[in-house]
Amino acid sequence: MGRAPCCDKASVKKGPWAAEEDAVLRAYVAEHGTAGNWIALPRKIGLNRCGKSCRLRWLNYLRPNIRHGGFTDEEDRLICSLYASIGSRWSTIAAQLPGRTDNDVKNYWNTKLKRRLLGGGRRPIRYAQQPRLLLMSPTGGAASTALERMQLSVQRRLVGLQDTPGLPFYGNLWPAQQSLLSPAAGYSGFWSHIQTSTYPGRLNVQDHQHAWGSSGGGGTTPMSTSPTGETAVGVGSSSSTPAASSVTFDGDMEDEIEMLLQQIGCLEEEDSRLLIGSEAGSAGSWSSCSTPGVDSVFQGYVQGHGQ
DNA sequence: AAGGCTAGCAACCGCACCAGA
DNA sequence: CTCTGGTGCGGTTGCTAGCCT
Repeated sequence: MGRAPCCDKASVKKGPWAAEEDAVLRAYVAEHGTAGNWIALPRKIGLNRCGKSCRLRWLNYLRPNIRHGGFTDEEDRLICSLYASIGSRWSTIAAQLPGRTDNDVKNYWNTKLKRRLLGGGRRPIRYAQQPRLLLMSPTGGAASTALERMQLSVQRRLVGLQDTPGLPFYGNLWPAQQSLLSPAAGYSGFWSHIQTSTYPGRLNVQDHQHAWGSSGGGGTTPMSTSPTGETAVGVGSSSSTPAASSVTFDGDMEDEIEMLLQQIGCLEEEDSRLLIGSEAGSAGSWSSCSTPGVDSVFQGYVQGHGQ
C-alpha cells in the first residue's frame, strides 16, 4: 500500500549539494523556469537528484534575494507574534519576511527563539544557570505547538506588565518568569497575577487553574521544581484533576489547550477594542503586540481556515 | 591536547492537498 | 467519482564546527 516514491531513492544522490550541482540547477531554472515539473527536472539537466530535493534547494538557497541569518529584533517580534497567532505555519510566517524561507524561519525558531522564549529544546541545555520554565505533558514529553502558543500569549501578557523600552517584548522574560513562577510564589499566584494585573475583573482565574490541572482542594500542584532547579509546569491530565470545580474538560490535553487559546484570543479581542478602538473582528486581534502586519496576517489566516 | 557534547543548519521524509485524466 | 502524479509543507534527522571539561 501507499503511493509510489517520487524517485528511486537508492540511486539518487543525497546529502549536501556541490557547487557544480548548484550551478547546473541555477542556470537551468534561470533560463527555463521549473516548467511546473520538479520531478522531471533533474533528468532533463542530468542531475542525479530527487526532484523534491532540487525544488527544496532552489527555494531555500538558489532563489534570488534569499537572506540567511542576521534576524533583526523586528523580525523576531514578527515571528513570535505570528507563531502565537497561527502556530507553526512557517510558510505563512516566512511570507511576511522578505527574503526569508520557511526552512530558515523554522530553524531559527527551533534553535534560537524557542529556547529564548520557552526554554527546553530538542536536546537538554547542559549549562543552564537559572531555573527554566519547562512544559511537560502528562506523559513527561516536551509539549509543543498549541501549548507553546498559549505560553507565548501568557508571556506577552506578563512582559507587557513590565514594559522595557528599547527591548524586544521578551527582553525581561526570565525575571518575570522567576518572580511569577517560582515555587515560592505558588501556582495560584501565577494566574492571580495575570488576573489582577492584566485583566482586573475580567479573567476567571479558577477556570484557568482548573484547566491547567490545579485542584480546588487537596489536589497535587502541577508545578514542581526539579533537583536541577528547573521549574516544570504540568499540564493536567484528567486523572490528576479532581472534580472540585464546575469547570470540566471532556477532551484531551490539546483540547484543553485550544480552549485556553480561544479564551486568550477573546481577551486579545477585548483589549484591542479598548486600546485602539477599532473593529477587531470576531476572530480576535493581536494588535496589542505592536508588531505591524501581524493582525492582518492572523485575520487572513483565520478567514482562510474558517476558524 | 583530546574527547565529549551542544547548537546551528542543511537536507530528507512523509503526509496532505490539489489538479488533471 | 476515482486514481494518479506533482507540489507544498511541517516535522525530523544527520552532519559539523565550536565550546567545555
